[in-house]
Amino acid sequence: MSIPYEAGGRTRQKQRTRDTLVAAARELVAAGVTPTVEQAAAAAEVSRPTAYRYFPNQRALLAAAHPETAASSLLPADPPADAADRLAAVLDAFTALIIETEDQQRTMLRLSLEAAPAERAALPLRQGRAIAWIEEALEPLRDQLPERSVHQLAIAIRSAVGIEALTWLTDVAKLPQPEAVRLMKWSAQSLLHAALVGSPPPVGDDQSGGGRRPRSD
Amino acid sequence: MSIPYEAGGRTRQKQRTRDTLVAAARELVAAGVTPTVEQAAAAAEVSRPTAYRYFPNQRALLAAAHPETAASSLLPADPPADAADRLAAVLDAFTALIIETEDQQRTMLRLSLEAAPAERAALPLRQGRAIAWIEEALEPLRDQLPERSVHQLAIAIRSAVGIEALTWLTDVAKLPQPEAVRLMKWSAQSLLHAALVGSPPPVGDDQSGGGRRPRSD
DNA sequence: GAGTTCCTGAGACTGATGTCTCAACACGAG
DNA sequence: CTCGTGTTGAGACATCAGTCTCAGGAACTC
Repeated sequence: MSIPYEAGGRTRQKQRTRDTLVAAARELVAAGVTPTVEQAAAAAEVSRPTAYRYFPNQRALLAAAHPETAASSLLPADPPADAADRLAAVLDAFTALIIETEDQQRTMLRLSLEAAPAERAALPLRQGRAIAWIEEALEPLRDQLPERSVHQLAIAIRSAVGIEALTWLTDVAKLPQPEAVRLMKWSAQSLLHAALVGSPPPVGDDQSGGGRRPRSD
Repeated sequence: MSIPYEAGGRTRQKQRTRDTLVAAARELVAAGVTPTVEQAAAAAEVSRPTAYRYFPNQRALLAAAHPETAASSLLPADPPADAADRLAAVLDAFTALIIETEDQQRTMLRLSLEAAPAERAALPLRQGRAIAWIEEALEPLRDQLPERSVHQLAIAIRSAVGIEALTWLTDVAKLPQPEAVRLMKWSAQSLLHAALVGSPPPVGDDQSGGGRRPRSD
């Protein structure tokens, strides 16, 4: 009997090592570099093989090291009642957040693309907190649109204002960053507008291929 | 005098080697793998250092190896006159193209993110042909909107329907691919709709931060 | 044909990733 | 205190990226 080292026994050591490792990597990431496993291990005063004992590869370590944004809401203290105004407020905060951490966001995006499909699901990468933030902004729509449509709209909006869109707008379309941000915000508001006065976004159950053209006549 | 080996002389050999290398890499890429420089060199029956003589790194080789879509237009032979219908036709072709070559598109996206900012400009990656295709679909708008707005709208639409958006919609938002495509098309049509009945997309000269909310009242 | 120039292959080298074995050490259980 | 288990470090290894040197061969010029 006497299951040894369980919960509070020896395992505390493991947790400590892991935390040290993540903290060290996090510091390096925050400093703007993409640390080598060896660098992260050295910074944590741990050997390289040990680092690999905790993380199967560099991707996993960097993923664990990336800064969390724990904010549960991006709305101001006294949020407006109008959906468009709420969305504007959330997008101001969200785009500011993206831009502040653009390098890290790009790294996360790159890591998620490097991972094989199977691994992709396992990585805690790309958590999609933004959807909840946007849905909260769209709260007032719940009595005009079915919940599924609101959710779908939030997804559509997020896909238009994320780091992926920003990357494309600046790198490929060569827009200066402020202009790219302005365009993303315009897109987001346009989607909201279209969902209200045109056709709502297609939801999963809808097999009709709907949304080919928002009803505008 | 007598500039030796110029244009048709010895340089033909260089061109041939380079072409062989690209062709070999292209075949491997088409087969779904991301070839090692060594693999590509071997497939081209060329030594590894020679491969590096033609391409500074693996990224550059893979970039050169990626399939070109040379189509100058995605409109059908007898294009409709209505902008929304034209856009729908172009998007059908465009999304089909993206999905057919999704693996390659993801690789290209990853490569462009791996490249340092300086290198990013040099890579022939991410050529942005889609903007021209979409602008062609939007041709009928030219007598309703200024050219700059049409261009900006095409950019906004492209940023909503590309591989970046598809990746996020499927990987993070967990939409099944067909649904993701449907949502992207809805977004695109919604942007067009909003540009016509709401406010046009903000253009570079516009310093007012316009587009915060499409005029909807 | 002789000489020059260009292209290429062979091979070694550094640094990074990821894996493995083996020995040392710390800690808890008896 | 002693034994066993769990955690760690040292070091070796294979693979790949990217760089470099050096020697050989092909083709053009005269």
